[in-house]
Amino acid sequence: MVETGELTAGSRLNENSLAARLGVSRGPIREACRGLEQGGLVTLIANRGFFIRELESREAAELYEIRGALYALAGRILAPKITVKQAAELQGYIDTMQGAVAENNLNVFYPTNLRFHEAIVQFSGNERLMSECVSIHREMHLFRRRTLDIPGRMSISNEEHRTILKWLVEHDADKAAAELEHHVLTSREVLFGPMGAYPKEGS
Amino acid sequence: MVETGELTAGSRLNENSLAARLGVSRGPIREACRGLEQGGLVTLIANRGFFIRELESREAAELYEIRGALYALAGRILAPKITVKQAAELQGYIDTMQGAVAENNLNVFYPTNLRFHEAIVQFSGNERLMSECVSIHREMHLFRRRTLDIPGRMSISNEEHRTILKWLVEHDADKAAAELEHHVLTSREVLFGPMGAYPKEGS
DNA sequence: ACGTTCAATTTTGTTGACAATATACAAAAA
DNA sequence: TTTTTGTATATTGTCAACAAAATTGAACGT
Repeated sequence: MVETGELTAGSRLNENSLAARLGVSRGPIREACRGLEQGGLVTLIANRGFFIRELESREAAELYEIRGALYALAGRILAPKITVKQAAELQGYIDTMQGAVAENNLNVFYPTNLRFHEAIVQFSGNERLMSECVSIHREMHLFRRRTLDIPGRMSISNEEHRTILKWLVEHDADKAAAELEHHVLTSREVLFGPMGAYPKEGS
Repeated sequence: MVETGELTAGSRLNENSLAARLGVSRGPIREACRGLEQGGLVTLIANRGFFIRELESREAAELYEIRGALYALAGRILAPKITVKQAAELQGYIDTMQGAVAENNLNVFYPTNLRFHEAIVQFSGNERLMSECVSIHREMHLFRRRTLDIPGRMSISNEEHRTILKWLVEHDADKAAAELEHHVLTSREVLFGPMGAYPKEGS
């Protein structure tokens, strides 16, 4: 519901409504919310209930840094062992995105871009890394302002994808990792400024 | 309870016992367990209950890699902005550990080592990174075999600490990050073999 | 001695009820 | 008109009870 935008950040979760809506009682609802709480999607305020979490600029900036490090790790692991088939799949995504750039179609670019990065993490074989990345991606949905809709970003972004794939197929782990980290952190800097500097709320 | 060893990996959590023991009913117990489940400390098997999670070799190996990347990130962020006071604190930990090495005292070395790494993450200022690291450390408790008790490891480990601090005070982010990653991954390799290779259960 | 079957017991999953707390709203006072 | 106060309502936090599933253990047969 958070991903579909049905539940907007900051809104309260009414346990009774949700229970009625899903046809169960409040117990399972609360259990599920406790899970989401640990996953960072909701926060619990005592005697007031569960609220869809609001991701402040500071926290979003922190998540970007972490995501960059994790993607870099994925690239570092994958580079020495990437197969031609895997490389071909990644190339396919790049081609799709190139088409999206041509017609300025963000609705194609965005999910393909996600899939591209997800594939790298998946190919790394580190399953925990994979679940960590999707968890972070979920949490990112709670941050309103997105990147990539800045003019020209799509094109630059896909150039970087090409570079990433190049280093991967050349089995250069360090270069691939560095480029992946750079790739993610570029978006971060466009939004928040240099690494290690965390914006106060409102910037 | 997991950290104190009171609850051992693989054991089942009896909701009734826990409820009676903590003086509450089963509802809050189940909610707490749903939180721990998302945190990776327990797993739920349908109609059989919550079990303290067993961390297989494969998953431990994966966690080492992730932890390495996160510590490296912390070092990368901290290097450009480390203060003399922070450096002095880190040096203090290194000195303490040196004493522990001299008398072969793992009970001093281990917590100080933990504090050393925690401090670097804390000084980075990325709060989410901090909570992620303690979460991973918690989960590591579920893996039986530890490192560092291998003869000579403590001494080598503290040498690496010195190198890490050196690069930090010289504000060399790349070198500090690389050394931190190497530092964590060394332990990983001693236990599991090269990066990207994930052991089957039993190895 | 070993495995199987079946009833008794335990334990989980879910529910509805109740007390404590917070929210909303109207009336009274400044 | 604005602020405050008091009351009614709604919501959370917790509990005890019940149904469904799994576990246990004894009786039984091979």
